Amino acid sequence: MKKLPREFYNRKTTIVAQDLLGKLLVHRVDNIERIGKIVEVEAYLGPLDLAAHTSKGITPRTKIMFGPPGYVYVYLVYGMHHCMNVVTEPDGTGTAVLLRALEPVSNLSNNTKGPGRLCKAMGVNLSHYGHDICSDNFYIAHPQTPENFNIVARPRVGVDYAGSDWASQPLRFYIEGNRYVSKK
DNA sequence: AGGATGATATCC
DNA sequence: GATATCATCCTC
Repeated sequence: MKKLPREFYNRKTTIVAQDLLGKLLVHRVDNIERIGKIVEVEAYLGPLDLAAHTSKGITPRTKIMFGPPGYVYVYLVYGMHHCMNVVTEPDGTGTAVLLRALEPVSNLSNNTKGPGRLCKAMGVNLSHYGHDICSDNFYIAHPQTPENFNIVARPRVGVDYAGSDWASQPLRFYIEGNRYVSKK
């Protein structure tokens, strides 16, 4: 499995987001390797992006997003669902990519469509906050047989509170025609 | 269409 | 320390 190096994440967030499509998210727990292909993501562009959690500045919760790239930002939404992000760009930038949907590849349920179900299927919870995504048990890899696909860009989901300027930006990316994309 | 359910930020 | 607000999902 060819693991993505930390440098992969140390680029423009919109580039990283689109480049993550088709890659494999791997999480090994108790010698069970769960693998899912990333089919849908959203980019969050830092303090200026009113839809990003980092628009509130550095807090205990957003601290990891202001750190170096290649680490996991996990948080709880609506009291019951976890969402998983990967930090991008250099130390101090406050940017990340939200993973919204996977296509099951290995040891996953069929319920990987949507950020909450994605975390549940992969076994991700708050204990993974700050975890290194370049580590041996939790990482993202190149697929062995890459496929060609078209990328669709749409506005992000559930961020109307950010105001029309940011809410309307096409920062949600997904693989065209993939049945595991969470919304049409 | 509405409720669940808890961490977090933002007030007092 | 109280409360309003969620980058959602499930059930009705």
